Amino acid sequence: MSVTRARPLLVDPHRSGNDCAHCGARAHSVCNAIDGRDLDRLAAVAVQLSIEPGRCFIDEGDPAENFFNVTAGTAKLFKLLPDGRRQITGFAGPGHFLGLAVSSSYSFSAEAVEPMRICRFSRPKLRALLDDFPAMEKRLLEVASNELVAAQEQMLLLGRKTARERLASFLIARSEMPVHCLGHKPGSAETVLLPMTRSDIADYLGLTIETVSRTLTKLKGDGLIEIPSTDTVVIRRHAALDSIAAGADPVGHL
Amino acid sequence: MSVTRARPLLVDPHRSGNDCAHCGARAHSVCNAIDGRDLDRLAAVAVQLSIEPGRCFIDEGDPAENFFNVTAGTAKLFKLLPDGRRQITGFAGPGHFLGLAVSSSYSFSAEAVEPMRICRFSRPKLRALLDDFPAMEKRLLEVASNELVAAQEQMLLLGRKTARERLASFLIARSEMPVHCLGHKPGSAETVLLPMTRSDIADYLGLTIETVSRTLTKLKGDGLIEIPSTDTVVIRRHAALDSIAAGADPVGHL
DNA sequence: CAAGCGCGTTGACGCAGATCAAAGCGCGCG
DNA sequence: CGCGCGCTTTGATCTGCGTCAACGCGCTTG
Repeated sequence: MSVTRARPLLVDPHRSGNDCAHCGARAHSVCNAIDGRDLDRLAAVAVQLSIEPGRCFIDEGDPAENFFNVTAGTAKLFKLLPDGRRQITGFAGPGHFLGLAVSSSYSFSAEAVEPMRICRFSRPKLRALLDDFPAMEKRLLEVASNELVAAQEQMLLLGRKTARERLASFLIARSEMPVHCLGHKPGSAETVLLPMTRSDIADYLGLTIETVSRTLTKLKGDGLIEIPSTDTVVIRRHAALDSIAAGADPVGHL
Repeated sequence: MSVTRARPLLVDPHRSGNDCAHCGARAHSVCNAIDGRDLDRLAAVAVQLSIEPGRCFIDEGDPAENFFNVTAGTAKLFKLLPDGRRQITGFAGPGHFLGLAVSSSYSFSAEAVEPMRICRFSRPKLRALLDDFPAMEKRLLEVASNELVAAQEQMLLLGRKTARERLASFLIARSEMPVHCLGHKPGSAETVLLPMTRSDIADYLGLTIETVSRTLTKLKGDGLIEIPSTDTVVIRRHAALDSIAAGADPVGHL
């Protein structure tokens, strides 16, 4: 839970005339709602930033002055209770859009778990952009709707699934993630990379570090997965893991 | 968990020329994005339905052919696991919009807990309407954003709060609900009505019926609330309850 | 008004997962 | 290369909440 903050974010010095036109994440983000000839409008309001791991670039409660679009790396989004208990509500990879809130202050914090590159948009400027490009607003609605569905799925996980089912769900979800969201080459369809720590996984799944570790060890012992290294899991029996994740496997309850 | 279904929904016979113009829920729903003179367009695609308590009007997995707008009463939205475990992801009162999902099938089920009135829109027709009224799309994005914030708050509750904190949060949230969402006259600012059963509350908070009951009894014993009847709670010490809900109260953990 | 039923409350007990504690283990650094 | 540090794993124990069971209460029904 180490937090680096209160230092200015690094504005990337390598930006050229129109970065949006060459942005690898564009195809997968809301930005693809704006077509080629209007990309300079987009580039004009976007500020590119580089963020090192551990850096917190959104703080819950701060005035929500900006929107962010992740172009590389992964962030964890989380909420804290006064005594330090933490709930990670999601991980945001390339293409992910942050800061949708209507409210005037951020309702969550965001911290980089890997080196990141993000685009920052000031709210007023993005608002103006949205008024000119209704297609982008449509895309935002789609994105928000999908996140809502994912959030409901996560509520089911947090409210009703066992530790074993939570880990299975997490691994399956990671394995089904589109390649561009991961920000790295896929070793194999069944190789899942975990850039976050056990503590992050625990806070995402509503468990403790120890339970995450123990449960992964158990899944390995049951021949469902292999753990070649701390941040790599290979799914051995995808169907079985899937059935546990879905809450359909009777031993999944134990 | 009694489910009434597979019978046709009742199309309300009392509809007149332009119901939308007289709809009490309009002011609080996405429909207020369409102004007076265009309301007949809206009314033309809306079908009003009456739904009795216990009736399931959205089934998870069914083709998502319609959107719904709640105009009266309350529904519970939920997801099920194969063995019957249930997570209620929210309660939808007047003004609430349902079925945003981009996917072609519903990602959750919805069942009336009180007598309801809802407006049904076919997806293609609503899509056409949205294309003509971008203001409505904007409203939908706002609504979705707010729900996303609420969903994240609920993840914090489900993943990290104690039973006592969950009940406190639930009661506080209900007490702060705008009047139009409740669908009844407010007895007092601190009187909370609970139209849903203990089982619903438990499935919403990720607890069991027994724990909900015990915890409410405990809160009463601590002088924080009164429970004049099963479906009514009076908040006695709002600040104290609030502090427990926020996870700030040291005894809130016990 | 008695019987039946759904819902809520209360009590006794059990267990999944939290907590407390102590090793491994990989990795950067002097 | 050896040391230290952060992360992970593993073990022992504890506990909040779940499970099982009994009972109460209000409402409906015959």
